[in-house]
Amino acid sequence: MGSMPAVMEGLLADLGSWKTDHCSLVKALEIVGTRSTLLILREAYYGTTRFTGFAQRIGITERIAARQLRHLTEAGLLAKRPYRDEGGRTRDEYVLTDMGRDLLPVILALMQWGDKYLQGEHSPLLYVEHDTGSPVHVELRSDTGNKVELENLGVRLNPDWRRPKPAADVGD
Amino acid sequence: MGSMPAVMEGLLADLGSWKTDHCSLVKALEIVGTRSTLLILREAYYGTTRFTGFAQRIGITERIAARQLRHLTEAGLLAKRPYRDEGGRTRDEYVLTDMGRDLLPVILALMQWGDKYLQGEHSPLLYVEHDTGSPVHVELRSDTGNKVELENLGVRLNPDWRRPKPAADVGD
DNA sequence: GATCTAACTACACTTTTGTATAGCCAGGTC
DNA sequence: GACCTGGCTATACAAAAGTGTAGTTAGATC
Repeated sequence: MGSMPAVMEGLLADLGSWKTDHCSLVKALEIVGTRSTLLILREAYYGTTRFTGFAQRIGITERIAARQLRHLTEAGLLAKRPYRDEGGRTRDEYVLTDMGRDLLPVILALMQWGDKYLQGEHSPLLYVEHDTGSPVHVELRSDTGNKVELENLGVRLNPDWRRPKPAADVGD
Repeated sequence: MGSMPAVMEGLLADLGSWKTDHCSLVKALEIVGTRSTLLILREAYYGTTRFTGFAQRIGITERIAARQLRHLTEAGLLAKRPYRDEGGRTRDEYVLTDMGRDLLPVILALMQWGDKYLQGEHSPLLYVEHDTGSPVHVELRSDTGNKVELENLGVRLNPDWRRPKPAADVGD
């Protein structure tokens, strides 16, 4: 039932003694912390590239599609690329950058969690290694090759970490 | 630059021909689609269990803490467990269920993405296999043991999938 | 130069998430 | 039985995120 948390090493063990400033999760959520941004990424993984495609397939208004596509583009997850359909003018479509691609584990982990807990017996889609057809899953592994469970996940301070210099106090 | 999307197999290849009803990602986001819910999970992984701990460490108001802790408890990710400090009354604290634990890859994947793209040279925390001290990362692997990249990720219809019967039309 | 089209903006609004301050309440101890 | 404490609610707002309908725009073709 009540499972063990991660192993908080060293000074981190006393949760009352440190703050979560500079948390990477907080920074990540500033960019992809909403429903619509994550669904746009899903669509990009599926191969959607065009404004109307995103809005229609996700089922969001064009206003939101425009706002979030701009947001993700400015943040560097998507890039605009010109295209030209025969008989049409040149326009821009949206393609994943490496930064956007690298969120795939997040989306797939959410999907598989949903598959497991929020669908009935079977889920609508399967994710496989295309080559072999063998099922794909998201895993936590260490460099030694072991799978890592929460109880054996250590969290420690990075000795190389340097606190970014605070923006110089403007005004006396 | 413009990277290839996943391999959409069979009927899925034509994005215009199908809808994303029943999408597991959508269902997952209905539960953990906000900043505060994901931060509460982070804290639960770190070992926070008490109301005040969640609110203070995350830096959210007690109102939001109460709302989202109730939400996650009702959804089954957290469970209330009575505790008793010496000299205090019995109260309830919040502990992870298996359902909550199983979101660890999502949170860790977001953190590592943030570490890579949103921190400077070094990130504040390290995630390691506690046993060995060896770094941990989130990976996509198939049952054959291979790492899977987006270009080799196949998405296909699940042949066992049955569309849930629509809620019987109440009122003609 | 009128027309078509996909990208995108404008306006008016609702819902959800969130802040800030203050106060309630149950069941322990003193 | 007064008091303390941590979980939790009340009231009043602010700020995002999101809806729905309609209109604008740029550069192709006809």
